[in-house]
Amino acid sequence: MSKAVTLKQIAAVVNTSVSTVSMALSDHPHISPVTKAEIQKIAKIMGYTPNLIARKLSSRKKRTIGLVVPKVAHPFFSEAIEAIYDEAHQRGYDIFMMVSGEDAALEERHLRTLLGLQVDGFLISVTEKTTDTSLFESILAKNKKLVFFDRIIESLECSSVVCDDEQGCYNLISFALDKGYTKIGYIAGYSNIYIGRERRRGFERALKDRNIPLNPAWIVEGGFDQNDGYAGMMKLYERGPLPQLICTVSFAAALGVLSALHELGLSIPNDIDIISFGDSGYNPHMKPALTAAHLDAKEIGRKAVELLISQLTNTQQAKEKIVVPTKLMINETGRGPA
Amino acid sequence: MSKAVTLKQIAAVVNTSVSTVSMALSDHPHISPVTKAEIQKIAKIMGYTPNLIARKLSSRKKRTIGLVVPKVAHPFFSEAIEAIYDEAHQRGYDIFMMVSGEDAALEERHLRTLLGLQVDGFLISVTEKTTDTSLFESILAKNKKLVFFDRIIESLECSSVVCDDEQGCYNLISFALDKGYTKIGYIAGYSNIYIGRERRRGFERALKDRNIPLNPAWIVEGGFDQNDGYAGMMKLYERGPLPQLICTVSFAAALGVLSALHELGLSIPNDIDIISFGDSGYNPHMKPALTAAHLDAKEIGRKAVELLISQLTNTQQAKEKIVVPTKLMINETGRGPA
DNA sequence: CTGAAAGCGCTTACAG
DNA sequence: CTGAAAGCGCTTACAG
Repeated sequence: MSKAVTLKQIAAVVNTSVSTVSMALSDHPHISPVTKAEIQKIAKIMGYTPNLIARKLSSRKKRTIGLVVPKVAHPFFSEAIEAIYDEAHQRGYDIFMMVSGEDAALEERHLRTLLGLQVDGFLISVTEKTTDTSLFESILAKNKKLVFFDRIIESLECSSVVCDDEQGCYNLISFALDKGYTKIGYIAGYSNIYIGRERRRGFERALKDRNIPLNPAWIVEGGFDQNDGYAGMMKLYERGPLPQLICTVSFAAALGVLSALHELGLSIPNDIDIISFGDSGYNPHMKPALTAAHLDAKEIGRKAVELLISQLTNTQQAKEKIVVPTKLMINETGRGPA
Repeated sequence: MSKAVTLKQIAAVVNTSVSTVSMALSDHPHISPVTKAEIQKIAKIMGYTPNLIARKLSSRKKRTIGLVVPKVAHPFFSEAIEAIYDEAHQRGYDIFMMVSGEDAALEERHLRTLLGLQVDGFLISVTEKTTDTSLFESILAKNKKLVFFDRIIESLECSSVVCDDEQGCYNLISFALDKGYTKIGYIAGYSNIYIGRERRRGFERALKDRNIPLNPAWIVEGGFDQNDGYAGMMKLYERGPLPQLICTVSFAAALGVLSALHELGLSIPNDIDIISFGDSGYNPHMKPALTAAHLDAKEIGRKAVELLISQLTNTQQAKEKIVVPTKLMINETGRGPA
């Protein structure tokens, strides 16, 4: 294991001091161009790689953001993560990402690790089960910046970036209502988490605006995943008379519903129709392509980075909430009862 | 900004030394249970979070793996990344991930950053354009461990995890040949990168084994992405008489081909049929669901972590190549000419 | 069982 | 323009 070359070694070769080498390599104005050039040349020849760990320890600024997400292999998160990495890199920040796997205890451990890694700020999308906000509060108390995105916690005194969950779902349902549907079911996520609660509110408001009574039997709570969608659809089926159309709280849930419908031998749109909050690049190729509210994951990710960095650089900063509008994508479904 | 609690502060409160506090918190056997208990209690009360940067600098072991991938929002990589994080965490390692965005220069910078961050080893899937292997060689020369996965570089003296690209593609094409197809086109990636080269070799071998002549006009090189698939299909169309079936080098490319076919007004399987190397969870819901070679991204990710960690812990270790077999998923396409 | 000291590799005032 | 020194917050032999 050939040990890494250090400033000390370079100093020995060039016959100067560690501090001079350090300053020369960071292009500090106090060093003469000649010395600078020589040191930089030698450093290159020796294959010097700065020890970033040591640098982070001794210097104040880290330019590092901690990112905590519940999952990666997911239409929304994979895109948001990619955009976050890209945007942060453009702005000269590194990202330390941790994956909680929808496990609140693990999320907490990751947060502590990131804290220990001395990140300047955090970008967070919480797990489905996160209820204890005390760690977030204590991070805030340490004056570290937190920006939540998508899965936010409203009660906290920090900024966030979301899509227009309530309005977007309202628009989606309104589209179906305009097309003549009156019996609409809803596969909800969990209402204890922000996006679940807001989207459901949008669904309910759309019905209310048209004086269509809510049928509780047509609403199933239970998660945002494919299996949750599957289970939800099965539950709906068991409960008896089905609605004409089902709206799902997420694209993943919609996939689960599609599988369930296939298994039940129900066809779209004759037996039942379906629309979804959220979609993916695969949607246009699907059977059927779903009418859906499209979330701009990349934009949400980018805005989150932008917001966090602005809070990091500008000292004074109020709680801010950025809402990225969803876009109604009209595809093959939700186009009205036969 | 309430400064973070340090060992020094705890030592002051408990009236002992920094070294004792350090040892007590890491449960070192040299410290008496009584002292240990008290220190741990006080540390908790004071809200101590160890400075991992300082710890990494002073201790030899980091238990950190650098991960470099070309992208995140991608059916293979998003799954592989998730599995890598999970497996590494299970084994007590942290992951520092960087995203190269298919940019070889950026990939190199990320590698240097990771090196500076003192990671123990690297997990890498190179960009489409990576040709210069000198940095990898110099990393190897520093006796750092490297494990490549999926997009590997064969010439390097290090271990790798791949799927059976050649055999898998051979099997996929053989399936179509068995079904009676004789005119088969191929949307290839780039042959300068491992997976592109191997998959193409499998395609060619399958034809050769049946004495079916290769028609160069039916092979298009140009990348692994959706737009590459689209462009490839368009090129094929311009070239004149189409093959009966097209095989794509990736699922993303298949999506591009589907878009192109739609635009060209060609229907599947009447006008042309399609099969794909690689699929995704969305495939079963697609129109049509593609017959495809399924790569086990999670397994590849897990094996890569396992292999790297074994190289990190066992000193002596030879170059090893793990091949995770693909699985032929027979769906609606590739089932034979009408 | 506990503590003083050196050291990890850097940066950053401060002298000169 | 250059260098000696202190310090970042920890760990780890080494004394005692």
